[in-house]
Amino acid sequence: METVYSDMDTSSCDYSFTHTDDEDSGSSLHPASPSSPSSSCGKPPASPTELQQKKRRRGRARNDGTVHVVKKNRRMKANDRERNRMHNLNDALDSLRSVLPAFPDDTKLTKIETLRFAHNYIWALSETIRIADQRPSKSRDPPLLLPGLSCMVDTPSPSRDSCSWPSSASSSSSSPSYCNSDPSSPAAMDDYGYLQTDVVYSYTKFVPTIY
DNA sequence: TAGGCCATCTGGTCCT
DNA sequence: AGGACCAGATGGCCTA
Repeated sequence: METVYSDMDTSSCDYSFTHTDDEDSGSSLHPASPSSPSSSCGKPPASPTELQQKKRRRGRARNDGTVHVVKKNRRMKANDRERNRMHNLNDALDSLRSVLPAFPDDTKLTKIETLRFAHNYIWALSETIRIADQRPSKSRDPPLLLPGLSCMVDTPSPSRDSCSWPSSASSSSSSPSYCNSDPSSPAAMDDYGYLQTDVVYSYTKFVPTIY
């Protein structure tokens, strides 16, 4: 039975930095080791930033006791790169959130919600353009935006609870093919070019729309 | 308190 | 060889 993570269970003082020190000493399963730098153990962690100091102690700690100093430094550099990579990824996700319709309840979209919402949003925008192109140019009918888009863009105070998609019809003749067959398709359209509630909702936890 | 979400570490794999 | 990418594992935080 593998028990290399037992230090995580016995003390909050563990962490990879602790365990790297342990790697040097070869006593990896002793979280109370005096070499442990964790702040909760009375010693500040050797982390570059305050944020890292706060979040350092998350994650799994592994101890094999055979890692050399060179490997340890390499691992630390790799951890740093990985951290930066994930931060960049999160920054990109924040940028994506910033261009998506916001909600007054100020609830931050989760990562998966952001991606799904963006997927649906792009698709809805595409549909709006397509429908607009199909309309006679002299038409004076106002709603060029899909209901969902008009809500997302124009409605002053939509919320996850108050908004909903119209859910009347069923077919989606105007939808891209992937919308009908691919389970990842963002939404289906009814005969009026409205995004259908149930379909959209199945791909987003909430429904950003009008009505 | 359970479950969801998240940040982080870690080792493996692929690429340059 | 080293960096990027990925998935698994783990603990912390928050909410219903």
